[in-house]
Amino acid sequence: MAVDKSQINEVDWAIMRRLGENARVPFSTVAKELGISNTMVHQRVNKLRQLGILENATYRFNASVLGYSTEAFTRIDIANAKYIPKIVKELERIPEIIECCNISGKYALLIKVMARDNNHLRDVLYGKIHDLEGVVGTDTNISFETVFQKNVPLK
Amino acid sequence: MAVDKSQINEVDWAIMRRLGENARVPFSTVAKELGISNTMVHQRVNKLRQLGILENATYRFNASVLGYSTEAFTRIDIANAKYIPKIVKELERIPEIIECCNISGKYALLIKVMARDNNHLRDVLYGKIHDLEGVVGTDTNISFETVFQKNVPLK
DNA sequence: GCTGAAACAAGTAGTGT
DNA sequence: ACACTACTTGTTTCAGC
Repeated sequence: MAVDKSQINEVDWAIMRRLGENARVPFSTVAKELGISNTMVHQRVNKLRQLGILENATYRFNASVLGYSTEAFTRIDIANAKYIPKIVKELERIPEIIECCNISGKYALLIKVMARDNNHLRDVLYGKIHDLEGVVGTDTNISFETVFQKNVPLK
Repeated sequence: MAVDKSQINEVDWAIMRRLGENARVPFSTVAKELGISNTMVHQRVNKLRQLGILENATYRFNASVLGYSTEAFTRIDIANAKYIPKIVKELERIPEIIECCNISGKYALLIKVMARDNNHLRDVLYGKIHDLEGVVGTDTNISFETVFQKNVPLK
């Protein structure tokens, strides 16, 4: 699964760091900054994509400006593991759920919910999630603030 | 904090959806797809940036290809809220911690940890986090799989 | 609010060292 | 493995509807 990191040199890491902070920076700018030709940047990026390290570039959206001021982490207690695949499929259809992880412990699933306010959050929890077959209960913590969020450590 | 959504029309949402899935798609391609001029795409993007909705574009990296095969959520129990700001600063310096949220409940902080393996995870937990002043304990769940991850719901 | 043209900048592919 | 050149394509600005 993991790649042999000896194939990746300092230039590759530098390119990744730069693209990790701003995916729309022109490759020619990156080339100038690193003192290499822009052809090189292209080739490195292609290599890193082929290796599967570099995935898609995405824009981020500011949730609170979009009116989502209530964020929560909810752990879901599930009666039996056999329900998980179906539950996950249903959860994915709910737009307010933006992340879903299968975790160890009493609660098999951990999700991140974005809601406009507490009423909206309640609607998602008790109007959608609790209705799913196999869901025995949930335990929710409000997230007051995402203090920081970073990329996977590079190098 | 939230923006007046009446300023945002279908074209804006379409542009955001497109850029949300691929931040490197040329604006001229987006323009063609939506049947508008590429100037228009620029103007909309500028508007959305000014409104604060559209933030930076970033590349994503594949953690497991980079050798990070152990992912965990850890909740941190803190003796007194006064320690939080300092703890958060220290946590931010630890590269393995890629997300940190201030949550409600017994545990004030929830973090996401990326490690190479369980030994590495232990080093982060007991070699770094437990040493911080104000940390009374931690509760960790391994994340076996991030089943899905999406952007903030648009529209 | 929107378009089109034009100047400029960047991306891509082929060739050569 | 790398850079140079030439060609294609995208970005950005501005005048005008």
